[in-house]
Amino acid sequence: MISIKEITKQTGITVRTMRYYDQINLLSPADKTEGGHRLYGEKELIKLQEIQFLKTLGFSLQAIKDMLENENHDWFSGLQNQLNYILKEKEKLGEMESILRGLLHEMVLEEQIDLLQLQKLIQIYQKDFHKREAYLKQMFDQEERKLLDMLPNINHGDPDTMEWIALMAQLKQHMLKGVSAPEVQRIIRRMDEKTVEVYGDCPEFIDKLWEIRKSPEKSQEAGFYPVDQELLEFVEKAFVIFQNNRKEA
Amino acid sequence: MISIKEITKQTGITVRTMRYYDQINLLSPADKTEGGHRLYGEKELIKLQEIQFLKTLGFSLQAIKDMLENENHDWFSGLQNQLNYILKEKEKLGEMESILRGLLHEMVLEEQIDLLQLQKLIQIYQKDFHKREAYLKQMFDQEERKLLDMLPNINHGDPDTMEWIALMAQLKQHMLKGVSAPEVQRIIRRMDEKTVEVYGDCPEFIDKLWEIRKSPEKSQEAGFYPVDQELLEFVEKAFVIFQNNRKEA
DNA sequence: CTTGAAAGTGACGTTACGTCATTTTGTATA
DNA sequence: TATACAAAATGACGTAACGTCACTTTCAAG
Repeated sequence: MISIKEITKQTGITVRTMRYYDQINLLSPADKTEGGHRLYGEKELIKLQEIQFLKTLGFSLQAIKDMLENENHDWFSGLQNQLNYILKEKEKLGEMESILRGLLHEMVLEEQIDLLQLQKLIQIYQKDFHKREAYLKQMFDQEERKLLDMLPNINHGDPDTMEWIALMAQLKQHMLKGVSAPEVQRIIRRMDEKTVEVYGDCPEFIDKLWEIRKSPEKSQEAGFYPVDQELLEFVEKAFVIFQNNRKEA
Repeated sequence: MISIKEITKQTGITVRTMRYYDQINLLSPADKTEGGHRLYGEKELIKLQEIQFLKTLGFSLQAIKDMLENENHDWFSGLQNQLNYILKEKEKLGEMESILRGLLHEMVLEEQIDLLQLQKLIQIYQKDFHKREAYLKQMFDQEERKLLDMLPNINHGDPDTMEWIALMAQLKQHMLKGVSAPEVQRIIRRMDEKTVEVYGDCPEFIDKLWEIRKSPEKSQEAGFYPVDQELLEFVEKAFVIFQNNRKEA
């Protein structure tokens, strides 16, 4: 049994934090002295480490509490959701960064910067925002959602899906080399193999998938890994080459 | 002069927000009716737009207030500071993302995840980087270290790493079918291709890597992601078969 | 038994509003 | 003009994860 002071020494966590964790029933002391001083054991230290670790992943204390309390918590989904959340936040920051850089660049060109200048710049940037917003809102449709819901849990991180994504991303890297490059054709061959292995007896499903893939909006709705049009066309062309080569052989 | 309702209609900003801005003296109404209802003019609308815009850059309301109040505010420095701040935040999120990806990748390999598993993973991640660096330095020379950097690091979401993990995980699924099963051999062939693509003409390096991989202790010291022994042996055997088949062909 | 350090318990502050509950004002209609 | 109903106002509490007083009690050494 160690005192609260020992905890702060060993972990760097403040006394206040320990008391707070006790207060919200996230981590209670193993025991207390007669006078009410908190005493912690080895188990608590370990739990504290876990809490700290999960905090570095950006989870809220409430979420951490739920995770550690639920004996059969779905860690995979939990982490995936968190990853998605983090990615969204990163995207937001990315936009901020982009606008800030734009402003700073323009300010280098304009020599004098005051409120009036800024107002002009704001006008420009706000226009873009409104356009984007309008564009996105226009793309909503009820019927399309049903189709997407019928798809299996393709974004659930199973190895097959993962490889698909990995292969696509690799193709993107090799795009400059052209559809006939050996690396490209090897990847395409692997894709073909996987298509047969996984979806062999259900070609309609593949068609459906491909249709959604070809629509960026639908892909995004479905939570697919975003693939740009250029890449999709590249894949289609490379597949044609691949099939021709196979026929000749 | 327009009412608060008009403001919400035109800008989408809530009544509560307008009252709050009034309360903190960020944006006060131009006038009030006898009964105390807020009335805004064109100037206020513009200021409100500015506020909204600066908010999208991540500034706090207090900061925005200071900026708009100070007649000769140093916009350039202000924006630059904000950019730095944003970049730091992005970096933090990037680390979270990296760790999350690492965990998720490992979870694709392990099928069951519970608190005990997580504790093990936490142990690995909490290990300090210095130990790893030191260990790796002593094992590999300079040139090899360059290659080592290309080694699939489980934290990086790059396509090559993803495919490695996906292939490993798929192998695990197919283990029961034996080392000669066509699915297995196709995966092995793909692994071989990738090995050659990435590490090309340096087979000794691959041997050394493989040696570390086969020793759980060494792997852990090097900070590699954990792969169970059974799977590693399976891969080795399957590779032997693969190479024999190739010789015969 | 004293004494100073360490620990305890409230309580308030932080951000940018959301969400009641209650009261007052504005306005359209009978 | 009285009334009804919408809209606006005010005030208060809640949010997350503690930091920071202020004040009291307990612990351990001398």
